[in-house]
Amino acid sequence: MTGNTNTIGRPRAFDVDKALQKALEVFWEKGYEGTSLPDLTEAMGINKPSLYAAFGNKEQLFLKAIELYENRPCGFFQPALLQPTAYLMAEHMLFGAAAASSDPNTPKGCLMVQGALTCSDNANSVKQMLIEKRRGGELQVQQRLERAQAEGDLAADVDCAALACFIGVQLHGMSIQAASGTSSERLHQVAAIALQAFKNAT
Amino acid sequence: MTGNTNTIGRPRAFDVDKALQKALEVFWEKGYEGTSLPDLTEAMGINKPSLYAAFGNKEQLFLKAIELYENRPCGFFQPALLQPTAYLMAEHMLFGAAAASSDPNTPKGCLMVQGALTCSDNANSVKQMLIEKRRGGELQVQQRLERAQAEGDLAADVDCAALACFIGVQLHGMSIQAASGTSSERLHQVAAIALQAFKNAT
DNA sequence: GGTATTTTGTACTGGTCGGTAAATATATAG
DNA sequence: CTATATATTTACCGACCAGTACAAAATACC
Repeated sequence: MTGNTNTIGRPRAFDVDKALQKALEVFWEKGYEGTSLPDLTEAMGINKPSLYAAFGNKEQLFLKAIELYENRPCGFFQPALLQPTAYLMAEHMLFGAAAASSDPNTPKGCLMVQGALTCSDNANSVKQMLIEKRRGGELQVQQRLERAQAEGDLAADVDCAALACFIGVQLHGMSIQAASGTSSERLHQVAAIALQAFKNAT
Repeated sequence: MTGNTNTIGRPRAFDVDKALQKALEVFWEKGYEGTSLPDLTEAMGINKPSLYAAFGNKEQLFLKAIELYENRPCGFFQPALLQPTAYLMAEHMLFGAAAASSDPNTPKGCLMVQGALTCSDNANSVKQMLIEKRRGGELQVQQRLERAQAEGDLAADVDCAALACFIGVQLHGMSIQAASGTSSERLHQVAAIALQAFKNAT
């Protein structure tokens, strides 16, 4: 779908994956509604009909950008869930988020948060999608904690939902701070405080 | 400026303060750019020329809404700073934010965060203003902690800037969670975990 | 009453939004 | 070569954006 597999007809003059990468950066920086089509076409180096032919429309392009975001900049998330203990999971989550939110090579903050935190009525479906993505991530953390509980890695009286929400607060809160210009070092300090809190809460 | 002090001419048919309150709610819900002038005029019960005559323009109206927000929904902030100890300050901050972000009588989340977290180039001044407001709040927390240090209320080796940033992360993170639908009860649980972390970090 | 002053309602402006029609350009297939 | 298929370019579409001109309406002052 994204690759240029056609052998017939005029070939594409741009790299679809590179263009998507550029679109991701713009959406990340300006949000879904703050990004205009000229913003996108300029960054991607293509014109509007090419964009529509390759990606559908603005919303579908955003969905593809989110997908890419989950695999690359937010790529610390799934591996963190696979860590052998709840503590190591929390550690990888917190420090991974601190690093990703303040990565000097990408826009600051988290696309899942700032992509469409608020919006006009037109973009409510996008906003809702991001809400569900965030809640889905938190649920995965909760389920990982519950698994740790079943494995005896975590005390039985720990409230896994509350603890997962606490971790979510750290991830989202750090992304806001990063978007406000907080340094990577400071975020790592905060992650360390939060990790200590996690340890004490278990 | 906001009151109808004129004695001459046709009197205003609406209450400026009530209209501002309505504008605040819309901005809070949809963000600065997500809010259109029809959104505003409909909620405020007035038409555009009345809005412009009373408030200047959209950006100035937003500034007035922010001012109102700081005094009312975000009114827990300054009193928290006045608490006699750093711990009590943190307690009031965390639980005040948990309550305000999930208040059933207002939009969810924090206007300072979701008013313009990302935006188009046109609204960069608004986004920047909110960034500075957030950083200003964090600085006030930091200075309050430094005062506590000077008073012997807080150990000398505590990193006040890091701790203030940690509190900022909680406030902003909880507001994201609230905007995602997290319940007031859950946020209070998280605030309790964070308060414990604050205690252990001091 | 009449006049000055302010607000109101309506209609409009130029500009930008997301999205597309139509023509041209570049490739393969025969 | 011709025919077909796809991509690119340019120009355009209706809708909406923030903001305003203008005239009618409602008050106070005289």
